[in-house]
Amino acid sequence: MANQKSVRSKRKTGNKPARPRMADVGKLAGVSACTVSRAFNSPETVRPQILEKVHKAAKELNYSLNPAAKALRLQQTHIFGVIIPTLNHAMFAELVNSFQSTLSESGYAPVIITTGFDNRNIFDHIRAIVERGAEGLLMVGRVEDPRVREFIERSHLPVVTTYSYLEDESIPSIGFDNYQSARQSVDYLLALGHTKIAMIAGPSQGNDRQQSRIQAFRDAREMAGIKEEWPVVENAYDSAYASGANVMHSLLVSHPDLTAVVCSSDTFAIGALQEAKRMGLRVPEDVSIIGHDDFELAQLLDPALSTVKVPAAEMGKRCAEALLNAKVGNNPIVSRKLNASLILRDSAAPPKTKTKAA
Amino acid sequence: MANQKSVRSKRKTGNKPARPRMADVGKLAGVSACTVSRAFNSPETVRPQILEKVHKAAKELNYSLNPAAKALRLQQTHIFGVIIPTLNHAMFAELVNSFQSTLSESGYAPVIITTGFDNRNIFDHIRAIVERGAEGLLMVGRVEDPRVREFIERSHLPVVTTYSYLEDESIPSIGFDNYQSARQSVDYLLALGHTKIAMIAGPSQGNDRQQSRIQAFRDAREMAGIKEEWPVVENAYDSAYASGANVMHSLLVSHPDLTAVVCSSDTFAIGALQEAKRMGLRVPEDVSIIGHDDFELAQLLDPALSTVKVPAAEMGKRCAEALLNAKVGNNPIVSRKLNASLILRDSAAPPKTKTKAA
DNA sequence: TTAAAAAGCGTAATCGATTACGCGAAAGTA
DNA sequence: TACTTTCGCGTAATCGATTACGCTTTTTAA
Repeated sequence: MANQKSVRSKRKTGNKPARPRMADVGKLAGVSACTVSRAFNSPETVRPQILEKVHKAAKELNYSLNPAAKALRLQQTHIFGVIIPTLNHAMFAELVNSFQSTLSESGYAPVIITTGFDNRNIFDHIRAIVERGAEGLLMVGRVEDPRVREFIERSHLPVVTTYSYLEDESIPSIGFDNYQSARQSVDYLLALGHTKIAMIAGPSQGNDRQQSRIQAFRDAREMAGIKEEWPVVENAYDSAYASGANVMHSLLVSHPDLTAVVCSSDTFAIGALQEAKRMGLRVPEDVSIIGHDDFELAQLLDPALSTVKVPAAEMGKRCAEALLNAKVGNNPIVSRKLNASLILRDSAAPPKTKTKAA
Repeated sequence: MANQKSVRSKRKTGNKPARPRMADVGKLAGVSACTVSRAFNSPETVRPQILEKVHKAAKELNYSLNPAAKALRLQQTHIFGVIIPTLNHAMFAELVNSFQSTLSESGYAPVIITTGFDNRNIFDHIRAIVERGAEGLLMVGRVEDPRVREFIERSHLPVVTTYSYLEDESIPSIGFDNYQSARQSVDYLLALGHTKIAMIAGPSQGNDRQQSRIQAFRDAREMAGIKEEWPVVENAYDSAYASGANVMHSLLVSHPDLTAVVCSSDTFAIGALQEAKRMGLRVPEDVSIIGHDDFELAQLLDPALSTVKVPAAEMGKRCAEALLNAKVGNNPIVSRKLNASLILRDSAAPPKTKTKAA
């Protein structure tokens, strides 16, 4: 007891004023710390008269709960971890925004770490976020690192990956089929009569989404019986509008017979579209362009961009719900395939029959 | 001791396997919990032989630190709170992205809460985020709620507001002068000879950024000696491209003599630009448009958009640094005025001299 | 009025990691 | 060999909130 007291006095002699604890509130209100706790957590078990005293004392001391102590005792932080490539892309920003909103309705909040599309340190990121108290995890795409799989398995934390729907994975995923989403676009162009198509993709290294889309692009060509390879250009997402434009420029110069371009993101598509117009080409008469993501802007462009609508907000919401259900209801997270469908607008049309015209 | 043991056994008989603690790692390695702690935090004080045993045991048990216990003992969470209108807007997403990146270099991470531009519950948001362990706070714009001011003052937490630079505030701010940024645009249009200008703004209710810009717009008119009011249309940021287009349409219909439009965001400006073109008007010959924010897309538009470049990434970075410095170096946060300058491109030009032409 | 039941509150143990203090062993000195 | 210093490790207190348990007081029942 004497020891306790000396420690207290030490607290007060420090340069910074010690944050008040429940015991301090209690002392001021003439009750024990335990009663203060009850006053906040189960006020119906405390006499109204005392309740009032406690509240008054708490206000006077500007008391606020010590989150660490509560978390330690209750083993809960009400935090989920989010590991995501970037927030600097409308798609991911919308996803996280929706994830956060849904979480907050249940008193949870996300802690966010961005990888910059570089998954090499993902294991460290996960450790860092778990050691920060995350009760569950949201990640993007397929996770290759075996250490991560083992860590997740042994930690018994609810984890969900999003963006890609991966049915063969041990980690549940809530997303769409990236192979199909790209395949739709290419098949549509093939059906329109295009035989010479290019693809502007993101970096595929360690990125299952891009890999799937590129694979879909190549498969579509093969299944259409077209021998000649189609160009695939991978480039980074930084300044994606500009690089979309740059790539489009090079493509049109190096492959003058190109009649269509499939883009892995609307950022690329918008850049490509501007560049095509700048070069005096008409879209879709001279070249067709199909995007991916369905940015809000897509429908306002001239011509309006045909693109694949990706359920960004829905993914964020469903992932949040899944994690929440895993926590409160102890329900296992089940994978879920969401829809991503091609929106036909005005940027794709049948190719000019150049051979006949020439 | 017996009590302790029974509790342990209880842990193991529970349905969920108990997370291992340092004591468990120690038991397996044949040392005490204290030595395990040292093995991680000051390995030079532990014999290499024991160090190895501890690491092996930790790996075998898949041990990871209990963040709450550590936070309680050390009084630190390595978390900063972010309270921001939305992530669904490129400007804020970029700001947060940069904030997060900078933080992560020092082992910190942000917990994010979005307000949806509604500051009425900001006090509750702050409490929630502080009770989640935030060691500091980043907020956007001026905070009106007196409860918030008092809470911040008494909590002794480092807090910084961003986006707006507010020199008369008790809470330090790192941002730009929203009055000036808007004023630049309007003055520029006035200098070009425009006398009939409209403004498309965001909701100004409880939003000092919009209020400042609208004020600048009105002041500029008055100081130019123009009697007639200029229209100001406030509208929400949701589907901002489309609403920019809608508002532009109404404006052009209701005010056919309009020669220029100042927008409070590039989202509005881009929508407005598209709509103007769709209505058969030439930009800037028939109508000038100036945006705000300088989205990457702005320079790719046709015509390239003249707009105010806002230092989003810089704000995020500097706020992170300021909070970090306040934590580790105990340096007070000082307000800082950043630059936001008008970028002249091709969407604004002198008005057609209608009177003479007519 | 007396006994039983219920309500209100306090004591003390607990969550898990950290660290001041101290003990014993090893290394160094005379 | 005997003594001092250094090193390595364990014991126990600590951070602050929660809660099982039990004691006291009030209410209800008889």
